[in-house]
Amino acid sequence: MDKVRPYSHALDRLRNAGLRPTRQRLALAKLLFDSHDRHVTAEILHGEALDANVRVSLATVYNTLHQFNEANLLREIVVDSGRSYFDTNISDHHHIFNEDSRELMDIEEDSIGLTGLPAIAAGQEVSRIDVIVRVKNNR
Amino acid sequence: MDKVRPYSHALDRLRNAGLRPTRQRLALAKLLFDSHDRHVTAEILHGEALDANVRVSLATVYNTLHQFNEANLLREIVVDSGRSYFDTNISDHHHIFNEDSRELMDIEEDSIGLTGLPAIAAGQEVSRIDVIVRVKNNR
DNA sequence: GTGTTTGCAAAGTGTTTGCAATTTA
DNA sequence: TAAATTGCAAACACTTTGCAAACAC
Repeated sequence: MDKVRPYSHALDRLRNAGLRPTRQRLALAKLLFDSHDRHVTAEILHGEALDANVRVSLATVYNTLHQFNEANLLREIVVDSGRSYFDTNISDHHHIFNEDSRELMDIEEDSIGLTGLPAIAAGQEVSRIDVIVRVKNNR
Repeated sequence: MDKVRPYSHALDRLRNAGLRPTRQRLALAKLLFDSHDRHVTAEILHGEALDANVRVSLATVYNTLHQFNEANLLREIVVDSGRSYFDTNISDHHHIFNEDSRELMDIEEDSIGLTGLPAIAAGQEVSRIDVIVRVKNNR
């Protein structure tokens, strides 16, 4: 089995993305990528960083999330007007969103099939198709 | 037999929804429901009201949109983090969203088919499934 | 050293709220 | 008249920005 090297993993990701591996970016990358299929908001990630004794400002968390999104290390998901979610799973897949807990979860890749998609107007192209199964707690 | 009115008037809609037909609500209902498949933000609707010489505050537009949403006269659509869209088409259907123009359009009802939907956890129920085809302009 | 990144606080955007004044029934 | 609704401005939540100080190379 391959050895897991979390620290250099984060370092490699940043290097490959052309992002300077600063203390803050390394720490956030570690928090994000050391486990799989994470769905965070800026505030959640900032809280986790503080809990891990990483001194980082909320502004830097926002900047970093957007840089990671640009660099295709993350995917921004719009499910909730007023806050942005970032998904560490960048493969093609869809989501379940619990409107009560505001928890966002992946749906296993390739499990959903779509038919009857509309023709796209000339001069446009599909950038992404999102399926969001919105659930709520009953009773 | 004059019981079915093919074109629901704004007044009837408000009465059926149990909403007092105030000057503002009537005017907004007219703007919204006199044509079909409209997708508005609060700001757009407010602008249209002002253009039509209807004196109404932005706060009232927000309140009214939410009341209409509660009353099932409208459907709120989340496609853009940071602003809410309201769709006058309340039947089951999906959307195309142009990320450049931020224009939201209906996909004809029943044209999209979905297979392989996930099982829902106990204690939860599906409140809605949204398919959003995100497009951008190519150059 | 030089250019990049950070943190802070301030500003910005979209939305909601408290409350007195107004309107509706 | 009583209750509902409105408009205003202030509050709010989330996000972005300007810029001086700190940092990476």
